[in-house]
Amino acid sequence: MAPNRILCVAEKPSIAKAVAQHLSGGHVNARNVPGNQYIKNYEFDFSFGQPWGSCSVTMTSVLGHLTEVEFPQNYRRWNSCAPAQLFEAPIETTVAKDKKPIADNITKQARYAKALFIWTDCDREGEHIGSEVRQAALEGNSRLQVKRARFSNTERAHIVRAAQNPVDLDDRQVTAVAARIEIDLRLGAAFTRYQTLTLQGMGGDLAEKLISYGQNLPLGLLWFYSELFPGSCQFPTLGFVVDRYFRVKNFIPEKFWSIKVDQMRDDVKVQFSWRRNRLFDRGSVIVIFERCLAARTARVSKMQKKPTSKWRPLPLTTVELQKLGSMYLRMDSQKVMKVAEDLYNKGWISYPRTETDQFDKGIDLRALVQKQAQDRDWGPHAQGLLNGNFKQPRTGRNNDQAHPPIHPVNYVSPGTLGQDDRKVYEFVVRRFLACCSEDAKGEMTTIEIEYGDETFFTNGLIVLQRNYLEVYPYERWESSQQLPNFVLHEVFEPTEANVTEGETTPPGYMTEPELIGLMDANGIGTDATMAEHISKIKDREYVQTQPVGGGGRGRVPGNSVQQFIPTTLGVALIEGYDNIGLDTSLGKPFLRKEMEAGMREVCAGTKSRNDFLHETLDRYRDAFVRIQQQVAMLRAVRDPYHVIIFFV
DNA sequence: GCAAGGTC
Repeated sequence: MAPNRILCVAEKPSIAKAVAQHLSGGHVNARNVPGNQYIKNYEFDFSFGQPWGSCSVTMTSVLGHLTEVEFPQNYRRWNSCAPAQLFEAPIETTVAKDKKPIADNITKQARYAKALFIWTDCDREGEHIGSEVRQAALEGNSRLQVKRARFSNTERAHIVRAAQNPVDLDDRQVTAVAARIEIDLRLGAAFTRYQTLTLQGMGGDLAEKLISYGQNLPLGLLWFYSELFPGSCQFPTLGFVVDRYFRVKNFIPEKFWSIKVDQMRDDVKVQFSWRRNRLFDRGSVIVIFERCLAARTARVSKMQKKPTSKWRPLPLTTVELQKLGSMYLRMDSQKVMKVAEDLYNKGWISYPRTETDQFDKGIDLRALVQKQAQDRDWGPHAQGLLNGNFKQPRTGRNNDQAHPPIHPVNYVSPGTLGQDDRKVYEFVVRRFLACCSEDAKGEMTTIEIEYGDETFFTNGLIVLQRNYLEVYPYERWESSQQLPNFVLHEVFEPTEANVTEGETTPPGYMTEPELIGLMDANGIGTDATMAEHISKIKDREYVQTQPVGGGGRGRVPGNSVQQFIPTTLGVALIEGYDNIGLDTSLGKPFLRKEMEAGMREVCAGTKSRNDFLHETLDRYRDAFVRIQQQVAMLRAVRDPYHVIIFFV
């Protein structure tokens, strides 16, 4: 009987199970926890490093955050206080009702333990969840020693090392997240209540005007709409869509001119493009063109053949999965994530929420490839990798230190899966096999000619080895027409030369993959929540979606990309706040970005939690006050119509 | 009735 008891708590059941398997070597008892069907207690023996030595271990988990924040009872009714008071009102942190059995289990298990080992994800939110676990455990046993395991994947040796080299919980990260939670609650409640209540107080007969103004939202719904204000993540998301909408709408086409030179040779029409591409002044182009004609002959100034390649993709992250899913799989990002989580829960693919685009050295990629060799479609390619074509995947720049890139962990016959599951599983598998394949190889021929004072060029591509493209049909790389032979310094008289005329075209409306890219680049939401924000601005009818007409960029035949067009409501929301001259507009991503930067400073210890909290709240309070003043002014001049327009 | 972040 091991003398010391140690309690281990992970962030989610899947990690608890995996860690328990590794540490126990398979000799483990699983017990149900009353009150929650997902949580299990795993019991086994393990020898930790000094001073604990051989221990009897209980490994359990939470389900994400244990606690929630709320205003006290007397602030919860929407009319109980002025919304601005919510910037200062007290807040209470309690264990969420549905998490009570989980917290109780930890409290109980801690009672006879010497130490608590926290196994939450190694990110900021994970650190905060760890602090919630610590709180629950200390309630059962105040003398408990608290440690934290640092791990970035569930590979066996890595887990064992993490168990034997625990560190302390990082309280800076804990407080940074606590501040974030508080800020989100105060802002969300204050703005939502204020805007909704103001509208409700405007009286009924404005209803008709609104509809006549062309709202596409039924007014009855609007009055009772409780979620009118888009939050600090939804708002910038909507802002991107509206911004693009206006760039399309206000686009003024501009004429441009260019010169094309053609040469017929060996029955092939070779088209040379102008190095200067195009000019927006017709007169200049004509003058240059005439100089070319006057020269009569062109001379081959460069003749180059060089190997070229198309790189295999990077290991798959959540953001990429969502982008590519909405491009190739006819699913919106939220659906893709739902399906991916389902596949993960069934054990077919790895954890689908990850920012990591590099595989750990310890992971046995060949074994994972081997599992796919039995498939009818991609099996032969997998077998080819095992027979010598295997390449170590490229190393991306991101590592969240918690999860590996998304990859298949087990083989499942696609025929046994539902349609959506099959599409996502196939994509994950093909992407993984593509990562482990050689780059596609080709040969690029460039011919450059001097004609008058101008340079023209043409390119020809021959694809020699498709390599990864054989298993990854989502990308295209095709040979162009074969170029006839030209000789360096050769002089010839072009068959034809023309001035061409064109017009600049507007950008397309925002597509889902573009939107995800922008959110990611601007730090709006996290990999796990981006799809939710997008879905929310659709549900609340701030935007509508429609398939991209014609051949949109990055389009694969048979698949359709959705584009986002803001509704009148969506445009008005962004414009309303923009128009009153908020320089750091809520619709622009700056504020959320600053918040992100502030959190990083708190984690680095260069800013205190209090400074961060109050600076952020002050900034938003300032915006809040200006909005209130604007509305008051409109009301003072008896202009309820514009108050409504302002908001709606 | 409010937010965003975890996870099932």
